[in-house]
Amino acid sequence: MSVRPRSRRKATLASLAAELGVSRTTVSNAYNRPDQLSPQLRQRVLDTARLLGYPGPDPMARSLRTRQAGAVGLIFTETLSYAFRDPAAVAFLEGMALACEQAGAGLLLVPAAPGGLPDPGIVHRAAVDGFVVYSMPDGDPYLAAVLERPLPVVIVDEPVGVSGVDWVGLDDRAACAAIGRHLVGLGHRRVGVIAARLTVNRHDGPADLARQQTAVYAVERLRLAGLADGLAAGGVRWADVPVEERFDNSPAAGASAAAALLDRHPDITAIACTTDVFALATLEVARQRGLRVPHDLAVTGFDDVREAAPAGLTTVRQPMLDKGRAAGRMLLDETERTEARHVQLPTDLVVRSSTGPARTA
Amino acid sequence: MSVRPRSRRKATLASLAAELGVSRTTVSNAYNRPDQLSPQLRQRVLDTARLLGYPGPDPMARSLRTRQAGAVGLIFTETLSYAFRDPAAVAFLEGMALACEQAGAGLLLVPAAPGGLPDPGIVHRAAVDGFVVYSMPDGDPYLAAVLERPLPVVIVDEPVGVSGVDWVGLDDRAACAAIGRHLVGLGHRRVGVIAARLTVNRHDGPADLARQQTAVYAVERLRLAGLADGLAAGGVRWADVPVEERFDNSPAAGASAAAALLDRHPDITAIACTTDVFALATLEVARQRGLRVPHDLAVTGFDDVREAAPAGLTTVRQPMLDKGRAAGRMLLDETERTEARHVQLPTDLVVRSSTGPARTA
DNA sequence: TCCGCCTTCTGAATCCATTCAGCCTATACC
DNA sequence: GGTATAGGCTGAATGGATTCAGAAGGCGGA
Repeated sequence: MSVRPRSRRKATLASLAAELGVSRTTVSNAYNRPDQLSPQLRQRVLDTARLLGYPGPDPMARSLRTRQAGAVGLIFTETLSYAFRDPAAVAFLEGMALACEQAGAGLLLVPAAPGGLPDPGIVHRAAVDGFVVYSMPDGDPYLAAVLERPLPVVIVDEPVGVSGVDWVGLDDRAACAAIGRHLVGLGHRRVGVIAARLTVNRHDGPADLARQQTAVYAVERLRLAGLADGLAAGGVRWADVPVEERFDNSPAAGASAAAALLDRHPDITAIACTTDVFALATLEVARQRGLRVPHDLAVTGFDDVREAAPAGLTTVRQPMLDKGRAAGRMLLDETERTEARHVQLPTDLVVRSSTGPARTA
Repeated sequence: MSVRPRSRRKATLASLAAELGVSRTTVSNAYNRPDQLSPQLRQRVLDTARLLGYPGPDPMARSLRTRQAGAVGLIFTETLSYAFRDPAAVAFLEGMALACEQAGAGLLLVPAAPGGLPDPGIVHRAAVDGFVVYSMPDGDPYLAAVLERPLPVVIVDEPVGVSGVDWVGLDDRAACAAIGRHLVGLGHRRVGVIAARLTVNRHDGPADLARQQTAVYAVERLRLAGLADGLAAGGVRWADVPVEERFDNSPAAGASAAAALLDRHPDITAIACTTDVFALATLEVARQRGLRVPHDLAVTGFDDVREAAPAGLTTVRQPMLDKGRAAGRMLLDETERTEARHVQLPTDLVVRSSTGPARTA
């Protein structure tokens, strides 16, 4: 069983035309505009192509000529492989895939360099008709590279406020304010927070106010600000709220953060997490410690991933699939505009059994 | 806030060279081979490029010239959006992404046409250096289109036995034979089976022997054959085993199949499913009907997805991530070969609490 | 002073297909 | 018979960059 001939192309559109004694235009039309030539001739072209092993017009040459790649690029904060581990990211991908399917466009996942240091060259080398940039920190080099290219761009979630660039995301601040109000409404006054990474460099531990100021992840910044807003409604001073930061949005990281909060602040009655992954891990830690939820500890998340409902997690639902679809459609939408678009998708506070009245200390 | 200029390119490598009074080669070298020109000149080139708004060498032109796309294509049986809903497919994708990251290659997801009828043209238009074909039925038109292109191809799982093409998959037959032996070893003699789609056209219902013969999904064919092998070891005649087929690998479909089996064959003591999704749904149906697992009903799955362990599901573990990585590496591996490669990854029967001794009727 | 080598840079062929404007021949109609 | 029309086909310009073989100039060594 020998390998298929992977030989360099033998025949080209031109050589096929020569062989047939017709013009290149005609051969091209045989593939791209069947109505432009007689069925007989077309058949003869196709037959001869098969005979000569001509695989049809070369995609790269066609792309060069037509200035169309037939694909959109997608760039992540994280390494690609991580993206597939985050349920929220997967749902987003599904939405983007849906939009691409409908448009008949390919979806090119652009990998970040795995080592440490970024290589934005990969962005310059991607043959695409536009980019969707998913949740990047302020000042990211890949994003900078994307913006250098003369292509349409849609930013999802973050960074916010990049001038002249389409954006789709949430009102993260308002959504988290609702969580804060929900908690204080239940009587919680001593609240701990588990936040995802605030900076590009790994930091696992408490994030004081100074550190919060330096956050380059806009979404996380806004979520903390929203929690502050909401808790303030109950007279809670944000400066007194312990925030535990974790670089990885993983169950293990969430568990360690929850443990740290509970150890250092045994009096807290609620933990608000900026992701469901953290919140689910926190529920597990509570269970292991024999804390009853919500009686001893209330827990909230963000995203409303699939596992949230069965776990009874109070959280903020965001339409992740719609987000992907909206981003894809926005990018693929050809209509000319003078103004950058700005789409804010709705969120809902979903109250389940993981929150309830604060225990009276 | 007006949109960024998305204008057609103003400057080209040639115009930049002309502006600078240097050759095109020199400009090209400034980007691709910094060591081939003096640092001062290189800086001057880069500065002028910025000034003229030249975004660097055009990816399509470069691809045409170098005959390299810097990306690999991935094709699914299903529409892309479905792929993200199947946990096994997501794990596979993660593995492929890992391989691509390491090689610095992009990953182009090629969408199948959403409507009904396939459009293999999308395969011919994809600018990639090779294709991974994930689990396709015999005679699939997209696969045929892939094979027409003079590019390396790796087939994952199915179809099997395509001559001269690299392949990575499992010994599905042996893996399922182990399940069959496990069940008969526990004393089960009346077993029902839930199988995934056998043909391209939707069919939801019992699949008799004749129908099983017509299956175009090789993996499903092999899994059924394996179950037959294993059950035969206990004297069970395959012709007597009811097989319930479902087109969609979804919880709802699995539940309806389980219900159908239990209704029509109330005497069965075990249900073997060819996917974990089906098996988990079957467990749920058993619960709803008040059947104790495994006492009243034993259940087995296939894949060992994340949810399998918490559910106590006896299943076959397959290294889904490794499969993706292996496929990616195989495709990206440049070394010349004369023989097509054939990689069979190991599987394990994982016995958990969903199987136990058959009840004595 | 001359030779050889290294560094820096250039010329021109090449990758492969798309597409606009237009030509020719029949057919249709009056 | 004459003219408009449609169908079928062609010529040639064009898209933008890579890369090989080699030229020109500078420098060290004998």
